[in-house]
Amino acid sequence: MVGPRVRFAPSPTGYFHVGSARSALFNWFVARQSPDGFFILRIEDTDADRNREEWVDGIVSAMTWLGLDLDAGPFRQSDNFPAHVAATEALLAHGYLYYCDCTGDQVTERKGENKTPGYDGFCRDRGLARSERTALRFATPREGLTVVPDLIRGQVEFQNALIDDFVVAKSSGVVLYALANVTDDRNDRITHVIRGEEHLPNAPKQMLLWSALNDVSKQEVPLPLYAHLPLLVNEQRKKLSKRKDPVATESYRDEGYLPEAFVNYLALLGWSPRGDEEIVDRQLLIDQFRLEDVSHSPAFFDVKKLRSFNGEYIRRLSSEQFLEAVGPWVEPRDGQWQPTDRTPPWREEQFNRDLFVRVAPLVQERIALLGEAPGMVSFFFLDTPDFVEGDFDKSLRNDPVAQALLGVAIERFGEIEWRSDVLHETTVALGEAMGLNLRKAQAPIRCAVTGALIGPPLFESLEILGRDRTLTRLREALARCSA
RNA sequence: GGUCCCAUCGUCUAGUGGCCUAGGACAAUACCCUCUCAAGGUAUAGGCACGGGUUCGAAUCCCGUUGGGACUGCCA
Repeated sequence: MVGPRVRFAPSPTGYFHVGSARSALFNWFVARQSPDGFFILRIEDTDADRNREEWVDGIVSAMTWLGLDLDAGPFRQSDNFPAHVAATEALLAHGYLYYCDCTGDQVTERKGENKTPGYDGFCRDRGLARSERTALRFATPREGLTVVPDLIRGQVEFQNALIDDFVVAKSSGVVLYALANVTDDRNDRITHVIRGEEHLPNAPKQMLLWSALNDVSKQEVPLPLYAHLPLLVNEQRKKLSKRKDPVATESYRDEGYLPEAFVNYLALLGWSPRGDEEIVDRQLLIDQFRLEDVSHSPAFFDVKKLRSFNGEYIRRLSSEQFLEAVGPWVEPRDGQWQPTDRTPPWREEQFNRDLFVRVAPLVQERIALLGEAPGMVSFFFLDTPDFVEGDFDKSLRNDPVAQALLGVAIERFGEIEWRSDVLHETTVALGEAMGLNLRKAQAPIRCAVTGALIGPPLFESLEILGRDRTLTRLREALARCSA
């Protein structure tokens, strides 16, 4: 018994589409749930227009980030060109293919008059010879039914008569997707073709091609099983668009999503684990995943839920793991992966690792994205905090009582023991003396020291910041009020 | 237009003829906790597109309607 052999076959683009990521993931699940499962990455780069070296690297690194390890590859479809040509020649010799010199305009022109969809088979019996302007078309059977065995949708029927004679090789000789893909899948002995639903209309064509290839090669390679995954859509219920929707997996990584959270969320798009718990580990995903259980309807990629998952995953990290994970955002290092366009707001020499280690736990439970960490701790490292003007006006500039409180705080903070609990008590007392509850009393201090009214717990922060820097900031804030 | 796919809370889904006065998660709302913000806790609101069948019984099966989507390239 041979285990499932699956492949992820993206066409190279400048980024790794989240829909591709999900397809890759579901393929990987199928491969990993059998001891002898086999997962291949094949870059479908036959279209010369979109074929760049770095794009392949992008796909590989995104998959590595997601932890989708390969058993073979990455392979390039273009490397198999000789096999594709051999396939067309064999098919041509056995009458499965014919040359056509119709231009796109001519095909369109004849469309109205014909009941056949797409190309009308005009050249099928013209006996054209090869030339630099003839494409090769597949002579689709005029009758019969092709039934796609789809693990998700069941038996999907297509009338052969309604499938047009599609182009298999361009006049330039380049073999197109439909055939190249089938040729490679046969060579790789692929058992399950798992891909997006947009490929469902291709399936009958490819099955026809597969059978034809079996015939001409006298080699009976078993047809694969298909699984067409529901599309990922936007709030308009349209297929995720690269122009309007945030679809680049890399940008999610840059924002600080954890790969485990991303994988967990992706798995839930069109599928769900047993029971009421949605946050589950990778092994459980692998163990429980079944193509047969994948839903049939399109799924909206909900960044809000993804974000919530990510926050949960961040909170579940140990302190050490968290420190390791936020590293790239707070302390980027050469030779290590760094998020693009996300350098910390402080200069490298201003960063203090020991200090960060102390505040990290306070940050860990407050952020949903690793990329939010720098903004939350920048006041520790900047000489002057980055003031949110609205907060400053509200809590200090327009509030004489608050300014008075700051004045008293400067005195008292100079003489007490520098510990968060003492700072806490002192602030309570300070506030009481002026008729303010702690909620009110801490606000001006917080804003003076951190620059904003929201942030990590104040008294722990002050303890970590230190007495000198705290007092300096309180004085500067007071001065700033009259500036 | 043609072919094909799809249809449970706003969103992702559980549900495969009786366990459903439809469960969970995210989002929302309220309250509790609280030095801000989060986190956490509790609670509330919110759905089987519609119409016919089949059946003792339908969210679940069948048909139709409506609605949405994909494909329709010498792209993949």
